[in-house]
Parts: sequence; structure tokens; C-alpha cells
Amino acid sequence: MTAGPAEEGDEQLSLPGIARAKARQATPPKVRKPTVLAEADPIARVLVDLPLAHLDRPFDYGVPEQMAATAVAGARVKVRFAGQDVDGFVLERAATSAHAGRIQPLRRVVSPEPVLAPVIAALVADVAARYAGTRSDVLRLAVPARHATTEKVASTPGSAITARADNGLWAAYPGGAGLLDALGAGGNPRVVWAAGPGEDWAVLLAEAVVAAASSGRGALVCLPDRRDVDRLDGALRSRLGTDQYVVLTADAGPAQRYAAFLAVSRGAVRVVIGTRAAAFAPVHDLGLVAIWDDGDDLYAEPRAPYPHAREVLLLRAQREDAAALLGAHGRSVEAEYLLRSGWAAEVALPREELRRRVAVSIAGASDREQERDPAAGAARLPRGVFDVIRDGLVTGPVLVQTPRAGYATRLSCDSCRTPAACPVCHGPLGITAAHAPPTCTWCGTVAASWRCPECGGRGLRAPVLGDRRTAEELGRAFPSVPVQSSASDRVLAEVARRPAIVVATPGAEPWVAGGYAAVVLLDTWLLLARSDLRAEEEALRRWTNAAALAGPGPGPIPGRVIAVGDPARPVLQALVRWDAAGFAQREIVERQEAHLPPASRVATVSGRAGAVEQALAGVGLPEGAEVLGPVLIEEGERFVVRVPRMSGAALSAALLTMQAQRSARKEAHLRVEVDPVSIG
DNA sequence: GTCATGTATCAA
DNA sequence: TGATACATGACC
Repeated sequence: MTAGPAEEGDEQLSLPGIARAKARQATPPKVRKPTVLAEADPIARVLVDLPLAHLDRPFDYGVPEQMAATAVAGARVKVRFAGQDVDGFVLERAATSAHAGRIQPLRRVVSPEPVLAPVIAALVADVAARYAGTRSDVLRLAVPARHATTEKVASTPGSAITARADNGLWAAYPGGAGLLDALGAGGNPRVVWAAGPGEDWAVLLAEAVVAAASSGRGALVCLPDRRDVDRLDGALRSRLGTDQYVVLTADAGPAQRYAAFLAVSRGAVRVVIGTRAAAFAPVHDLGLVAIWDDGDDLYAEPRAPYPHAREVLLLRAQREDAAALLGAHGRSVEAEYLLRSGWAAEVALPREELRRRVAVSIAGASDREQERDPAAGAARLPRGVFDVIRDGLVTGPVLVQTPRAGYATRLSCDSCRTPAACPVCHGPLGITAAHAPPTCTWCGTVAASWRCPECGGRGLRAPVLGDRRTAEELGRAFPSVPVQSSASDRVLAEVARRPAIVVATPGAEPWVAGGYAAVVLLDTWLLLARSDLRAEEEALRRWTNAAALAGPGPGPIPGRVIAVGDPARPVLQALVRWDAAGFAQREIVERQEAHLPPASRVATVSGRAGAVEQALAGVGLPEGAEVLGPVLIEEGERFVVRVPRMSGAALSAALLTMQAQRSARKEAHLRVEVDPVSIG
């Protein structure tokens, strides 16, 4: 392997001092004018935007003197790489290069705007290492596409933040006032906050942000979706000027998004709220990272390398010495793990206060009774539920959570209960409206003359009912009360505080000022029926979030919540005791025994059949690694690799090495997912 | 990913 | 011997 064969033809470089001597010495006929490099720091270390794992490292380029002032750290540049022009970012400028071979000059500075701050470049490296991915993949998530017109406009600096945090609502929480004081004094507390039922959580989050901002530092809050962002936006608006914070969400147009990004990147604004992509916002002097309801799966980025916003924020808290606040009504096992490991402290309401705020009961339809006749209105709405709704409607709106969107989302044979499948594509049949014929939910085929292939029966039944059917039933049961519906495709942000029945699917529950008069959770067995590892944790999170919307009753009466389900299920008992933390604790113990996250670190590797097994065999996996599989999937096969949590970094490193070797050998790309939200 | 280079292979 | 195919490694 000889380094740098005789070179000719291409542009010549010359460092400032020796420019003249070199040019005189060697002047082959066709050489162009030598590029004169910048006086100071003539080397730019550039991260090139290539999808190849083995090229995920900086390359040195010469900085022509005319780019001396524009090729700053963080600038977008174009460079010649292996004969083609590629995009890249300047990571830093340097006086010398350790590269022995030829050094090419930068082709062009796309823009002098330093969009990749050094601390974000370091974060991007952290995230790539954590998720066994490339920096170029993470950069696509961290730096929005350039919008040249927007870049020409200067960002107007927000006025200085003079607002002071008000400890009022936090004072109900032991340690709550202390938390705000610490934030205001420039401290870095790390807290898992169990937001109480009926809490206007956005207001408390806003106070925490104001506290951190009043110490002169920046703050960054991630929320699951647009609706939650809007709630915090509303709470912040009455505390900060609209020039003092920005909202970063995907639904704003490219120009608006880029303008918001630049305002943050330029330090004009230091408070950022937004959805998962905001976790990378280059907030100056970061003092606080916060995340609301970290168990929501919207925080899992669907693009490689699939980072989770909570992990990105925790990496930032660590690297940038910022306070961390994980708030939720429920408790993710990951948040609980942070408490158990001592990384964070808990802030929660005392038991007595919880009992004052909410009373959860279970309407005793056991699983067996449900199975016997799930479709009958009487079994779906037991007597107790009926009473709670009727009593609640006297004072205000009643929230009814029903797990499925639609009307009757799955049909089965009336006599033998075989699920009804589409005669064309074998997709599930469903009904979209009261008198509509059964229709395939996949291909849309209308199966009006359906006949059961098992028993020849012609009757259909609906064991799973959707929100529209539920709304219809309740409308009949309470004819004088308006019924509102909020589900996936038509989500209501807020409803008025007047008697009404509000039917909603999980996650689509509208907010109501002062809280609902009662909250009803229907068909709890359905959320638990999912085969997913996290089914119970996720079900409890969704119930807890809905239940937390119950407002206090008249006088000293706590908010009323009633769930229809099997009272023997421990997860429902956890709901009754309002003990998501205890449930998460038990989950962790069980998962420890089963070698599942968060006690273990898990990665999935998938690709063409045969390739994955071979690739894994050639990797030096850390001590104690277990390889499980293969499971056949559409694109080939998938293996699961798991290691003790302390070997998590080693696992990521090993998988990264594997990817680098494969890309260098031009072997087919394998999909690697570290900490997948769900396996299977 | 592209590009340059090296080695194998085959027809003339 | 030269033309062509494919594998390999560098890429700043």
C-alpha cells in the first residue's frame, strides 16, 4: 500500500509561507494557478455527507484564502470527494493536518452560517455512537434543510427575560419549590416528576422553563405532538414574550422552520419548545432539558438511526451540564430506571393529596363475562358506569375513552366466531357506519354477500367496537345530552365545560378547563390484548393520561374515574391505586429476570436471509451477549442481540464496526436498531 | 457512494 | 498482445 502516488494535473496547494518557493520549484506544463490558502488555520476538518459507515470521520481540506472568513466551524461546504462534489460541514478549523497525502481545497462555502455548533456536532457523534449509526444520518435529523432566502434575514434578538418563576403550583409537590429555586439559581437538578391528576401540567412546565430562563440560561422542552406543544405554548405566552421563545414543529413550512432554527442557532432566542426533532435544537447555554410524557412512542424517530428524543435530551443534559426534567402523569420504565439508578430524583404528590384529587374504581365486568357477550350494550356499559356518567353530566362534561377508532373495526362469524376475512385479499372486514355493508379495511372490497368459510354462516358480529359506535350508543342512552367525538382523524383540542359526553380514542382526549366531571375507560381488555412487550405499560400510560383529566368534584369530592375491566388484573389495580411508579418498578424487576430492557440493552439486526447471521458471526460481540433468532420478516430475517446494560456501549460499538466493515466491502446494508420501541 | 488500479480471462 | 471484466482499496 503506497501512500500518494506521483500526482499531477489537479490543483496544487501551497501553504502561505512556502507558496512562492514551491511554485517555482515544480512547474509542470499544465498546472493551474496554485490555490493560496488562508493565512490563519488553513485546514478545515470536514464531515462529508456520505451514507457509508466507514467514511464517518472528518477529512481535512485546504481553506483557500478567499474562504478564510466564511469557512467557519459549522458552515455548510461543498468538497471534492473521490472525484465528485459532495456536501459537508466544517467541524473545525486547524493550523495543520495529520494527513500525509494530498489535500484538496474546499470547492465552495455554501453558506457561512454556522448551522452546526461544536456542541451539537458532539451531540450528533454521541447519538450516532449510542444508536450504532452514522453521523451523516443523525445530521439530517439535527440540521434542517437550508432555506437561502430566510438565511439572508437577520434574526431579531428576543428581549431579555425578566420574568420570575412562580412556585405556587409546584409547592404542592414536596421538593417542587426547591426544584424551581435550583433552576433559578443556575443549578442542574435531575428530576422525574409525577404530575398529579387534574394538574394543568403545561403551567408547571412553563414555570420550570421560566425559572431556568431567569438564571440567564436556555431551556428546551419536547412534547409528543402538536396539541401538547400548543398547550405549553399557551402557558408560556402569558409568562414570556413571543420574541423570547420559539416553537419547533414539523408542520410549519420549510421557511418558517428554518427561521425558527436560525433564531435559536444565532442565540437570538434561548427557549425552545417542540416535538421530537426539537431535541437537537442548538440552544445556547442550555440550562434545562425537559420532556413531557416520555413513554409516548411518538418520541421514537422513524428515520435511521432511530434515536429516541428522551435519550437525545439525556445525552445533552450530560454533555452540556443542564438540568433534566421528565414529567408525566404515568411512569415509563426508563424514567423509573433513572430513579432506581440514582441518576434522577423523584418529585411526586404525597399519597393523601392524590386521594384528595382522584378516585378510580373498576366496573366489575370480568374478562370472562366480557368474552361471553362483549357486543351487548349492557355488558359494555355496566350499571356502575351508567351511574357515573349520569351523575357527572349534572355538573359538566364526561370523558369516555374507547380504544378503537371507527365504527366496528373488526367483524367475525356470528356462529363460530372465526374472524371475517376479505374474500379478495384476506384483510379484516369492518363496518364504517350504522347501515353500511361490511367492507375490507385493507383493500376496500365490499363484502355484502359474505359467507363464513368455516361453518357457512352468514351472520356477522362485532367483538370490537369503535368510537363512533360508542358515541351512537351513548347518544341513545342519554338522548338529551350532546355527544362529541375525538379520534385520530378529527381530534378536538379542547371542549367547553358544560354537560356533554366526549368520546375519544387514547391520546385524542380533548382538554377541558377545570377538568371533566367524570372519566370512563371502556374496553380496557382491548388495550391489554396486544401481544407487545410493552402492552401493559402502554395501556396504563393511556388510561392514566385520560384519568388525569378528571377534575375535582363539588366540594371535597375527588375526581371520578371508572374503568370497565377485570378487577383482578394487576395493571388495573395499579390504576386504582394511582401507582404507575410501583407498576414500572415491578416491570423492571420482571424484565431484569427476562433479560429485557431497560435492565438489558437490546438491538435488532435485519437484512437479507443469510446475510445477518453471517455478519453477526464475524462481530466481536461483548461478553455475555445473547443472539436470538432468526425471525423471518418480509425483507429477510431479523436477529435480536442483547447484552447486560453495562455492555450497551460495547454492543453499539461492535455493531458500528460491523457496519463499517460491510460498507467498506460493499456488502448489502443491514438495518440495525438499538433500543427498538417494540420487537416484532 | 465514485474512481483508479490490479489481476484474471480470453480472442486474435 | 490487447481488450475487457470484475475485485479491491482509497477517498483529505
